[in-house]
Formats: sequence, structure tokens, C-alpha cells
Amino acid sequence: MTSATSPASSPALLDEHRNSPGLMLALLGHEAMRRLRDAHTAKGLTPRQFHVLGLLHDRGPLAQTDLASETDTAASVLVTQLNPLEADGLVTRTRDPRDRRRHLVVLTEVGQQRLRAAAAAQQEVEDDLFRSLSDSQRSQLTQLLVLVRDDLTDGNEHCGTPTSLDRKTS
Amino acid sequence: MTSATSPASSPALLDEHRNSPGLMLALLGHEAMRRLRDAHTAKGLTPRQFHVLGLLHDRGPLAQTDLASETDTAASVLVTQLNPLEADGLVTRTRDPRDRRRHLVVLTEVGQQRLRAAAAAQQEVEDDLFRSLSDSQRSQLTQLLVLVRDDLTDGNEHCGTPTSLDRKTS
DNA sequence: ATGAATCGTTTAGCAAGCTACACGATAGCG
DNA sequence: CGCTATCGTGTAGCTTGCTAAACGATTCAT
Repeated sequence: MTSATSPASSPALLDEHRNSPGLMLALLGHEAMRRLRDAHTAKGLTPRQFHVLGLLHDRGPLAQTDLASETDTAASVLVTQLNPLEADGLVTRTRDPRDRRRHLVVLTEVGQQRLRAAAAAQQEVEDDLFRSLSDSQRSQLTQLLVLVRDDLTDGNEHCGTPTSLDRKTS
Repeated sequence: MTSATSPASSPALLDEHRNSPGLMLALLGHEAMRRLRDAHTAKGLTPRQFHVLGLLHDRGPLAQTDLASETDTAASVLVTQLNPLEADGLVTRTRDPRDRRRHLVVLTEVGQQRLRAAAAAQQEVEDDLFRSLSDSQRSQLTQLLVLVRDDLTDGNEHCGTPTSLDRKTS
């Protein structure tokens, strides 16, 4: 009988991990994503669609290939995101006169409105998420997250991290 | 050279949101979860299984109902997590003499070893995630995340947030 | 003009995670 | 004794998000 009812040997592993930044980041991030997603779907958009609209807003008309690479989605997936957008008139697809294989995706007026509405909803969610923080705490958190993200994306995009990045399968 | 076809009206929405704490939290959390998950599966555990083992470690033998409620999983799901654990000898199921309907789930020696190994791997992942932060920055981040989490779980478990919690179906 | 490559699209299929329901075994109440 | 509730289990099905492969249309090099 190893340890019937006595967690004798080692100190509480779980409680120690409960406040570990990694786990909290993962868990809170999950909750945050859930809420953001809900905010967007309430406006009739998937997160990906929001991302696409944002890209079009900031960069002007783009071909689908560009959108696909920017948003890191397979072309075949992107199509399924664009179809409802076009059907709802948030976006138009017109053939690129220079290269008639391409579809230029253009953000419409209605699309801009929806984008703004969704962005506002997202802002609300965010304010609610961090309502427990003071302004300075919130910007502190932002700064720290920026540091972590920039480090990670650097490691990702430059070469690959020494430790254990490019793990695809298995 | 702003843009090809004039996103004239409003300022860059996307770039503004790129550094928003909510989005970063969601994205980084996603990445963190992916890495933690990978660390655990490399040790042959699902995150849930890790959670279960941790609970057993800290609280001693538990009945499945207790495990289910603690980990917030349906009983029928818990079973599918426990089966491989028992098959691998990380855990034993014995009938509770007091209530022979119950199965007392006990963490074995091997289970403890696996748990510790997985915990170590998780620690590694975490150190890698936050390698860009100094010690004080890291504990700052931890503190801020604790604040946010405690506020959120309070709102969740006490009553329900005023804004928009209990959204089940839509 | 012909063949190879590219862009967009469609469809089929997979995988993870979950819910819902039915079932056998046990407990406990009257 | 029966009736009802609980615990653990298995199974069937759904959803979401993805990958892979095939295809028509177009471009481009030769």
C-alpha cells in the first residue's frame, strides 16, 4: 500500500501550481478567448472573420492568398470564412484586372460598420475582464504581455526556438 | 504610403488592438495551453489526467464523483480519462467498503512518479515561456494574473456577473 | 500553342472534446 | 420486500476546426 490516505512524501504539487503564471496564463487566456469569441459571434462574426475584416480595414483590398498567409489559414478554410461575409455584404470579391485568377477582397461600408461594432464589443469584454485592475496595473500587465509575446514571436519567426518549437505531429 | 485604396475614415483598428491586453491574453494563453498540453502528452498524460493525478496527490484517494465535480467534468468523461490511467498502473480503483457503489481512486507510486515528471516538464515549459522576463517582472505578472483570476472566479462562483455571465446557449 | 504553375473553390474525412442516454450494481427508505 | 436514487460505465452522436485532395479558371514561360 503505497500511500493509502497519506500524501506524505512531497509537498502539495497542485496548490503550488495553481498560482503558476504559465497555468494562469493558459486558463485565463482560455476564458478571455471564450468571451471575445462570444462578443464577436454576438455580432455575427467568427474571430477569424473579425481578423480578416480588420486586415482589410488597415491594409485596403487584398487577394485571398495574401489574406490566407497573413491570417495563417489554409486557403480552403479562408473561403468558408469569406463566403458568409460576402453573402452578408460585408465584403465584395472582384477579379483583379491585373491577374484575373485573383479575387480582390474589398471591405464595404457595411463591413466597416460591423467591424467597428465588433471592435466595440471586444473593448467591452476587455474592460470587464480587467475591471479588477487599476489603470497603471493594466498597462503594467500589457507591457509584460508585450514582452512575452514579442520574445515568443521572435523565436518563432526568426529561426525556431532552441528548446522545443516546431512540434507538429506526435 | 499608407494604403492602396484608401482606408481613409478611421485609424488603424487592427494595429490598435494588436497590443490590447485582452487579445494578447487570449493569444498567449492559447500558445501557453498548447505548450503545456504538449509537455503533458509527451509524458503520456492529457491535461485532465494531469489535473486528476494532482488532485489525488494533494487530497488522497477520492471517489469518482468527487473527482468529477472537482475537475468540472461529466462523470462519463472522467471514466474515459481514468481507464488508461488504471491500465497504465498510475491509479487503482477499489470499491469503497463504506459505500460499495463508489470506486476509490488511489494514486500509485508509479502514478506519483509520472505526476512529478509531468510537473517538471510543465515547469520547463513555463520557464521557457517567460524567459524574456526578469524575476521581478515574472512575479509582477503572476500577481496581476492572480488579481484578474480571483476577480473572475469570484464573479463566477458567487452569484454571476452583472454584465453577461451565464450564457449557455444563444 | 502547349504544358506547368497559381488562385480560388468545393468536398470529404479526420480528430478532439463534449453531451445525452441507457444500463448494471449498489444503497437506503418505507 | 419493493421503489427510488446514486455511482460508475459504455456508447452513440454532435460540434468545431482542421487537412487533403480534386477541380475549373487563369496565367506564364517556352
